[in-house]
Amino acid sequence: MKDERHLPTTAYAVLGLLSFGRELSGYDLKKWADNSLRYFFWSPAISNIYGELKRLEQLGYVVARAVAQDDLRNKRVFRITDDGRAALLAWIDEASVEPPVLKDHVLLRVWLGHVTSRERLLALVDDEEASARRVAEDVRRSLELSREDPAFAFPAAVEEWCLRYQQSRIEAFAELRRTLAALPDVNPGRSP
Amino acid sequence: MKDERHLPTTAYAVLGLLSFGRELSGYDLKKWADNSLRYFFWSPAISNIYGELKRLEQLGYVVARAVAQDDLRNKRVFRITDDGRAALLAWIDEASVEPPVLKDHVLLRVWLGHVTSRERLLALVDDEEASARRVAEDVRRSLELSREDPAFAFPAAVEEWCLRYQQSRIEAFAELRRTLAALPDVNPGRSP
DNA sequence: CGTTGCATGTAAGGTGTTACATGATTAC
DNA sequence: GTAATCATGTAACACCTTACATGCAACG
Repeated sequence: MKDERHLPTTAYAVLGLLSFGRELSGYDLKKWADNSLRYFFWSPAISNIYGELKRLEQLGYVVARAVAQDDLRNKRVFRITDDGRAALLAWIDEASVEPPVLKDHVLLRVWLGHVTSRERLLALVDDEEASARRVAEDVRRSLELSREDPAFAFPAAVEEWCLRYQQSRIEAFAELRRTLAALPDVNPGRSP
Repeated sequence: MKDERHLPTTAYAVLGLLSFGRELSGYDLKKWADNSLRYFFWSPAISNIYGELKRLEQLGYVVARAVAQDDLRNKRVFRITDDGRAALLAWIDEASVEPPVLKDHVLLRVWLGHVTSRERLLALVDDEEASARRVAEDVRRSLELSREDPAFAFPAAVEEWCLRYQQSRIEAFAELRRTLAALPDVNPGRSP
């Protein structure tokens, strides 16, 4: 129980997943992050999760319990402690909130549109729009599950936000496509 | 002119800024990134830019020219080479495109809403909405400048996307606020 | 006379990724 | 039988940030 104070956000994300009260393994946490945090924040690598769990355990923020599957397999499930809950609350209530980050690799390429062909740009934008549609579908499914359990009212509220967000992405990319199609092709046939 | 092949995205971002043909210093690049890339991608730290410029110079993708300001100050401006332009084109046309990332620290806290008070959540959401309004204003100003020069048609198209994006954020946060206000306060008065 | 802007760069350190090592179970 | 899923963890490495070092010019 050291007084560390500067944990990486990943640590709080893991602690947050455990704050719903369930006992979860590192593997469970990764799967859940992939189906929730990923849509509005970020899903850490599995090795990163194991690393943070180790640190949280040393700090006394989580406790592990060995689950005997059979002889050789060692599975451990983690539970948040009162100290962990207090640390999470302090982070939510007191830590300064970093600005949101959007990192879109397609937009970076479009921004550099003068370097390549219109054909390539349109293909990139089309792919991104299609991918946004798929993500929207995934979020919709998550949202339906969250709505079933009142314990997930806050995740559901965020998933509604995510759904809206993906829908506005779809529209924005459709509009961008029209804009690009109207622009002259600076480097025709440059792409493969 | 080694055959490196796996440059970090930051290197291509810097190369991209130089692909508009102007001779720019590291300092110039940082300022420009802050006013453009930041809104849809990311603005690297100034030290990072100098590091990438060094690498790009070794690869022969950019060339430097010393600008004698006065005796002691040493300023260098960089220009993209044909090799650099080819490398940038290859990256845009051939490299696989990573999925877009949204990292929103307010949404992470709202997702964990059961841990804190409604008061705190509403304050966070209000701040984020206000900040989105400010960013939208900044983007609007950039867009007006880009529209003046036909060489910036692609940046302008992306800035239009960014403006739309910020507007949809504003609406989505307003809607999230209404949802949260309707939810029961799980931990009243827990926040300072 | 202090802060901001201009201007460049190095060094140390944190954060996170991929690759590796290991092995059982289940589904096709 | 081979791929995917379950399951844990370490090690090496990439990437990027902050802090530091240095100094002039202009504004208030």
